[in-house]
Amino acid sequence: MTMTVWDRPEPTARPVPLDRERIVAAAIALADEGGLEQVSLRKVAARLNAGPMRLYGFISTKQELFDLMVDEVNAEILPERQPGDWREALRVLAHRTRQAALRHEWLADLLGGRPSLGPNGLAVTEAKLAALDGLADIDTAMRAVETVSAYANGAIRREIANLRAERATGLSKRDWQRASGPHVTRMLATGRFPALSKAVYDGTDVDAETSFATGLDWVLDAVAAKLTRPPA
Amino acid sequence: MTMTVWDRPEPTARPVPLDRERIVAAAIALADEGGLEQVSLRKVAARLNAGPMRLYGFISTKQELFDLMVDEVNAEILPERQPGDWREALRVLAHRTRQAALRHEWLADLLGGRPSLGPNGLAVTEAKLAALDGLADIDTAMRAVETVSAYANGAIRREIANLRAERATGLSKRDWQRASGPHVTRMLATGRFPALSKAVYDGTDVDAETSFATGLDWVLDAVAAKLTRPPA
DNA sequence: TCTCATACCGATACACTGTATTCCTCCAAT
DNA sequence: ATTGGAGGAATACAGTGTATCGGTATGAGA
Repeated sequence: MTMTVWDRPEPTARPVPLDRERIVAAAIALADEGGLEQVSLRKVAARLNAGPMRLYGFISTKQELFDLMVDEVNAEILPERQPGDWREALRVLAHRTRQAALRHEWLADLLGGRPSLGPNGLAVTEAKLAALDGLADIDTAMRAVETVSAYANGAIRREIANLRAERATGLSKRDWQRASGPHVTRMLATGRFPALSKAVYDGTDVDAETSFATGLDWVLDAVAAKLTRPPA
Repeated sequence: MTMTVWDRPEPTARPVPLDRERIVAAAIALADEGGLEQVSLRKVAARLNAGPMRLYGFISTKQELFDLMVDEVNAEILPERQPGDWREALRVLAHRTRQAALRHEWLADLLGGRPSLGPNGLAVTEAKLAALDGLADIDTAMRAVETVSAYANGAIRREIANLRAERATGLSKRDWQRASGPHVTRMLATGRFPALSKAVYDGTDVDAETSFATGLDWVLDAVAAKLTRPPA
């Protein structure tokens, strides 16, 4: 004869199982919604029905949570299959980094802030280096990878910074610089910045993606020029 | 008949006069000593013998204080005299930015984080654009300036990030990657990162400055190649 | 099956943050 | 002399990252 419900004690409410994956996912969701500054250990924990201190079993500092978040995004950056051409490979990786930053704007705040030594971060670096394998000596390959990455990170950060500024003022970059940004307009009117004025008023504005792509191509051209030397 | 000291009331202790310059100087001093996260409005105000709320007469948000700090450092970056050669001009500006970041490591955290629209920030951009004046159409000049700046910012951020990591572990970059960084060593030992392993073990490590300079030269080469077109 | 040790989770606590609001004091003009 | 008004200081608030502590449920050993 089975015991009735009343006889059986209610199973003690076990705390929700936790792991880094869940924690990072919650943190990323929070950051996607409201930016990096919306990520607090309390809020992350709350999303997981846990107390804040619980997280310290999985990370020992908030920075480490950020590191995990970046590594997670690095997984999105790695393409499924690597193109054969070194140039195409590096281009694709740069573009995928940019796209990831557009999906997760907070990535721009973290990009290049600390070395990415997580598994996916290493895998991305590996992919970049592998693309140049056999085409140059190792030192040249490293310089090439670092140069392209430096460009990409810098360009992405600037793009996101501008995007946020535009969003904050509600103006397109051009209108903002040309007409409505009172401060900039006033400064340009002083005549102390002739080249800058010319650029702002006479320059044609291209969309961010082409701008990124063009600069990237220039850098890749530079790399190509150094690869002509015999490999090691 | 003059009144005695006892008759005259002691002049009321007027609060210390304040201005943005003093505020920014105090904030920069704090940041130089302990990093950006040591800059709090309370501490800045305390250095000036003022209450925290006093600062809000000069800035309306902490971000604005950061903006002012960056603009102040931009003044250090501007060289007294501009070299005639465009390439030398851009090179010098990039190197001066790097040196400023080495003097004020916190600059790396802010570099590229927001558009620099302060007077000195605009002056730096003006100097970069002016260097290319007459050598290319405006659009090419802008692209060139943005590309070089993106590289410089990205490279500087990475350099500072590595520097901090080395300092935190007390190991030189090489030792850290090669032998002592247990995690990296273990990962490399898995064989999943052949190109990276080769780079770490067989690559010769160059000092940060030459690394920066080399990449910069590559990018400048790329720019030079685009300047051959007739100017506008 | 009972007991004990132990791992771990939640609560509490602390020092500190950026910023809004309130209050008071001092100065200038009526 | 009185009154406005400006502006600095104090207070207040809602939040932060993280250390510490106390209880409890779980698994091991008897």
